[in-house]
Amino acid sequence: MSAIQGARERARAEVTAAIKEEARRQVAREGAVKLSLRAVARELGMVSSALYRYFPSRDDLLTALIVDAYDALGAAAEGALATADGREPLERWSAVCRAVREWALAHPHEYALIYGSPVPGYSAPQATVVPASRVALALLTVVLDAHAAGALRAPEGAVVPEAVGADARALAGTLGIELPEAALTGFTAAWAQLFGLVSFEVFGQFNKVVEAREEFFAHAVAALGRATGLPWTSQSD
Amino acid sequence: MSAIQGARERARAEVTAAIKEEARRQVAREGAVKLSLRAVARELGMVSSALYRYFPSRDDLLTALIVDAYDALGAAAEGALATADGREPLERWSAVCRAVREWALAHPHEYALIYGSPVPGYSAPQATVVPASRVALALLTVVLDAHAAGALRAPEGAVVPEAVGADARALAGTLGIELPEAALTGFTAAWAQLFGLVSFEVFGQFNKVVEAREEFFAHAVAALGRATGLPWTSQSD
DNA sequence: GCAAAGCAAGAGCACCGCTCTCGTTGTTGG
DNA sequence: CCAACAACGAGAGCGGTGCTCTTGCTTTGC
Repeated sequence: MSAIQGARERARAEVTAAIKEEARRQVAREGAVKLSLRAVARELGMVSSALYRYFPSRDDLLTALIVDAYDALGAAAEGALATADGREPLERWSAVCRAVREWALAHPHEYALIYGSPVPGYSAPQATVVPASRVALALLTVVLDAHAAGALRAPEGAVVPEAVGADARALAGTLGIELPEAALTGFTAAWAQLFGLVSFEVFGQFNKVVEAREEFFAHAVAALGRATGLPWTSQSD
Repeated sequence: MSAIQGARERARAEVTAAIKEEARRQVAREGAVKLSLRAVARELGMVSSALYRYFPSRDDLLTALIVDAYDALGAAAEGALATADGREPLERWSAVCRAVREWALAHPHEYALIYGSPVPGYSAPQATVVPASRVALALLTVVLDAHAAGALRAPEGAVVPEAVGADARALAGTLGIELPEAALTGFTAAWAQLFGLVSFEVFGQFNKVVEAREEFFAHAVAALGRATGLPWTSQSD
């Protein structure tokens, strides 16, 4: 990022990073509930009160971890998008979804941190909204590209209610994109539904119900992409 | 249930209920993380150690609340199903979904308790699986009735992968129901996706994205029902 | 070179989950 | 009927938590 000026600032950056790293390790091992400032300080060989020079409270440390988790998941999604560049829309869509699922399964506690119950306050801190949008934007890219190529089918089904269409227009304006109301509305629903599939698997709701998890997910996600209007060849799944 | 024998057992049942009630109040107000045995005991005018005569640990108290929450949500879903009896399949489907959403919005912390990050251990205690299935069974009833009436459309899209179909057959066997593999697979996905929609709204992921929450939900849920194969008239939404 | 700011350390506060002991009280079998 | 027993409430206490405040030391900037 920016050049580090003196030894003090460098030390501060390093200690801050070390705290976050140890905290992330604890969250990954035991979950956010078990994260303890004292344990982090102990592991780092400092006294607990010293840690408050770097994070004003436990919730602030957790918020930093939340931002990092959003960024890591977003990077995974964007990486999958880049790797699937040039392929069919539905394949790109599925690739991003698969990356989300795999990251979630590899980091269940960090996934729970961002898509489980919000643990500090009720409204997410402002700092989290940009990193949080990265997955959605990766998915949206697929839809936008398909639309630009004239390959996006109009979603079947009922007409979009006026208030919902207004939301879609406002959102399109905010993002500076061009997409039919129905398509953007359907995409928003698919975005939320994707995380329903992932959360149910990560949180154990599919126990004794779905065993072939990966195949089920691929199948469901492909259907989700088709419902969003992405074109498909007869064999794609 | 069973007749209460002596004064002691009656007292025990009453104290147990009072503890759960106060604990539920605390969870509803501050969330599961803030639930404190000592605070519950204090509020009930007893000493904290006495509470351990009724619940062996904090996690056991939480588990009891989880079971109650599943039951309350299940009852809401079943109530909606009963109220919508005799109406069109898609209306019944939407009614159950709406009941789930409304319960979740009315009891966000209790919803987070059951569909957010699992807070005690990783695998849900055995006692939770039956109450947890009530919502799914209410939704499934709609699909089964439509199928029995010959009104269920075959889901379009790719063929169901073999392993996924095997899961569907096994599940149909366990439940003692008759439903085509593709339909049951699609239903399972829709079930998870429904909770994606609800969780995103309850957990604040729709902030600054969807404002017309109720209309959006109704629209998305109707599409979900149609994707599952429920028949629809041109005007239903 | 010195004042100001940043920092680590320690003591301490109020709270937590949980355990153990000790009288008391309701239950029950002889 | 009453003695043995089991369940119970109260209290003290242990090790842990988040967080604050004070006390010196060190680095920084004028």
